[in-house]
Amino acid sequence: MNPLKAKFSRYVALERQDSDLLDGLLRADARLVPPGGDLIREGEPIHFVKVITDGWACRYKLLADGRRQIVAFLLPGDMCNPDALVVDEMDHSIGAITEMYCALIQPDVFDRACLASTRLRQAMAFDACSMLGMQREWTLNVGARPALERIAHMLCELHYRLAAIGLAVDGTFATPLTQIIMAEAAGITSVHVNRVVQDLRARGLLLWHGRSITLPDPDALAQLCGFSPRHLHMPRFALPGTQVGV
Amino acid sequence: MNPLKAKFSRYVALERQDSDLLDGLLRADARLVPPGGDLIREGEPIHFVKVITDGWACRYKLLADGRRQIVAFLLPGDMCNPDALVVDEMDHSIGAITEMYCALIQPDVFDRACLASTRLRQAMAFDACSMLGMQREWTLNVGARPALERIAHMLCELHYRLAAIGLAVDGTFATPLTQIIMAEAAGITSVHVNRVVQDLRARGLLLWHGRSITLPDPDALAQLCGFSPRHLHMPRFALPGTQVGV
DNA sequence: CGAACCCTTGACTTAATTCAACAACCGTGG
DNA sequence: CCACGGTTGTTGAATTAAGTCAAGGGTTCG
Repeated sequence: MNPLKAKFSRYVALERQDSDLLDGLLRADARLVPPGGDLIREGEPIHFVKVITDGWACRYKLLADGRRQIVAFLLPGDMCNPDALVVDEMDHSIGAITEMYCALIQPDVFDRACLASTRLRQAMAFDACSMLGMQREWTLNVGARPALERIAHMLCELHYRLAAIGLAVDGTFATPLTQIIMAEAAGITSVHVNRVVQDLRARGLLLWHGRSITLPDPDALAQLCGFSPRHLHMPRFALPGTQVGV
Repeated sequence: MNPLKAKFSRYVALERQDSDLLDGLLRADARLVPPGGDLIREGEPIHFVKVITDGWACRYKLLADGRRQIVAFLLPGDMCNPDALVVDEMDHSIGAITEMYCALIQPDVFDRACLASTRLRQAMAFDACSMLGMQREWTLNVGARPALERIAHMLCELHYRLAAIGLAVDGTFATPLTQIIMAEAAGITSVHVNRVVQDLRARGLLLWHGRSITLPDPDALAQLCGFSPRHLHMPRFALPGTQVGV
């Protein structure tokens, strides 16, 4: 299923015409990026709205000493540059974690499609709120939570987002994440991520071998780190088996 | 001067009619909030778009143990809920740092004003990018930079934003910040903020007594922490006497 | 002039980093 | 099929940035 439609249907009730519009958008040129490659780099001009149709990517920034901080994960259905019409150049980079497929859409075409439907416009607005909300929550996460809760929170959020687009079932999802990538995202070292992961395993809250992650008790994990899906602004989606916390 | 106009004029070239529209918006109901009070709290429904006309506020979230993390500062000309039309309830709180004045605008009135002018719509889009860019940079800041650079970066950003609306001149600006507030924003303790502030003073990069902050050498401070104004997306504003970094 | 705040300082503790080594895993090519 | 090199995961010991606790000194404001 078209992952953009899957996500948007969590914001608003899509009708036939909206569905057709979204399908039309994703029939645009596609692009393939190898793992580790960049979809776009800081400072570059923006030519397209890119919609991820398959694969995981991340927004990141490089520091003077070469370290990088990942500031967001991009999953299927996420857009790289919904603001392509106004922004001249990227203030951050977007890197492919897996091999990536994305649709390249002309900014003006994208804009016209959004304006053609009230519901699409609304879904776009929801998505913008969702991105902002996530970014604020991420700021809180790295700013205030200790490592254990920080990793737990990232896992809860990924689980929720993946479940919303049908890529997580019964607390299990496929993932290309490594402990190194988690470290860059959480702002701690990979050595420490390793110790935290083992702690979570010992508590029976995490199964993570290779490319598969299972959260045996999502509620308990959410409780541990104070995760609530509120900041994701998906009024039409409640994670099965998970409390929609306070 | 209308601070909303001041900021928007950094994004696009406003024309007479845009100016009139913005003035009209700010003639709406005003509200006064005492220092330490909340403009709105997490979980509450959103009734108005609020534009800050005077005073400083902050977006924050509370943790289970009572600590709070400030995730953004709001200055005159900033909007509390530009997304009032779609979002049902707040995913964070907004607290007044100083005594605050803000204009209360009906969401639909606000929306109509924006749609009435291409340039206003563009300025709103720029502002949204600016907020997102700041939030990403803040995530990077608390996630990856050591305390000294972290505080330095916050000072650089505040200086730039205040200069953009005419509230900072020659590296000096009035501020209601305390070291405690800085600590909540930077995700470190106030004791440590104090040590960092003294370090910056010793390096000749910061004068901060009471309600006034001076950055004697903004370029050097920006260099120290790798600050660049790119993420603020103000194409029509370069800080006088400061390099517009890489 | 007293009472909140806020700033400052020192001694001690702790969470997380660093460094280093090694084990497990992966895809690739011989 | 196995050998290989590179990446990722794991562990331990030493180090460090930042936190905690506690006390005292300044400001500001009613």
